[in-house]
Amino acid sequence: MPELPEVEIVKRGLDETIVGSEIAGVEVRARKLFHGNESDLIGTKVEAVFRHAKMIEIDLSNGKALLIHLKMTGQLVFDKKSGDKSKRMAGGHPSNDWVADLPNKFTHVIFKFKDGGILYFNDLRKFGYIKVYNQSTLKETKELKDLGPDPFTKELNEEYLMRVISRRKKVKIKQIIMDQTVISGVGNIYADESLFCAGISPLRLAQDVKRSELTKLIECVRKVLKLGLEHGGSSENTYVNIEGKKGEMQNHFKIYRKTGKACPRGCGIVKRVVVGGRGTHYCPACQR
DNA sequence: TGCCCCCTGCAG
DNA sequence: CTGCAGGGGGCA
Repeated sequence: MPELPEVEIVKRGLDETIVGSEIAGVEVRARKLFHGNESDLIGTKVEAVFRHAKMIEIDLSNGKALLIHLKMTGQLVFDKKSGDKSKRMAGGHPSNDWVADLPNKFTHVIFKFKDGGILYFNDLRKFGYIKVYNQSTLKETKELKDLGPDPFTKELNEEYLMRVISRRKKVKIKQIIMDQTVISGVGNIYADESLFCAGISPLRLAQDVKRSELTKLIECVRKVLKLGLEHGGSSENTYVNIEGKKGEMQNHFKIYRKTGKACPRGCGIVKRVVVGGRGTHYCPACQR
């Protein structure tokens, strides 16, 4: 699920909960999702947490690092103290039953900390993963080595995008901004929202998008991601933060999953098409 | 550059 | 029941 804003929120949640804590035990329930040896983690302290695109890096005191990808339905939920569910659920959403009682059938890895905290890695569809790497070689792993710039850095600019596009003749603009080797962290929802914001059709060939439009698009990507962060991420489906609570961004979507509804600009009806195998929503009237 | 697939659940 | 879902790897 998680795109940049959601993963960033989880990353910040980990900063506040597990940094400085010592791992006392690791329970792997689903081998498929855990690549490495649990024994490498026991007795180490969590030193720092980083986000790379939609992935989370957790650095441990022995030089190892965990690389976590939540893919579509992964969750990292922290319980301060086993047995005290009241705090986590206070203000939680009753509709989100499946994090109400952890661990549950979707809990695949459990980290127990010496201070009593417990971190649950849940994933309904089991697409996510946790991999154990060495910090020293993490940047060279296949997961991280080809990532494009973070959208909030100055490396993302019109010149950069024009250079990328000049090498990718037949690609649609939506595919460009969703490509993790071009921009880190933009996924399907924020791509649709960004293109709506910029008034650009997702179906446009990237090479036909003018420089001024790329400028606008970059602004929109940043604006939309920032809005997602401000609203605590989007929980259209299973996303929750470290406390198991949903975000509110889904209540602020302008175009994503608004098929058949009136365009917020009042000019047309939102249409759904498929681009790069992903459901794509746009207004044919104001996105050209 | 485009499918199919990993997996499970839910809406229509 | 069919189709679809915040991702992305592997294959032709």
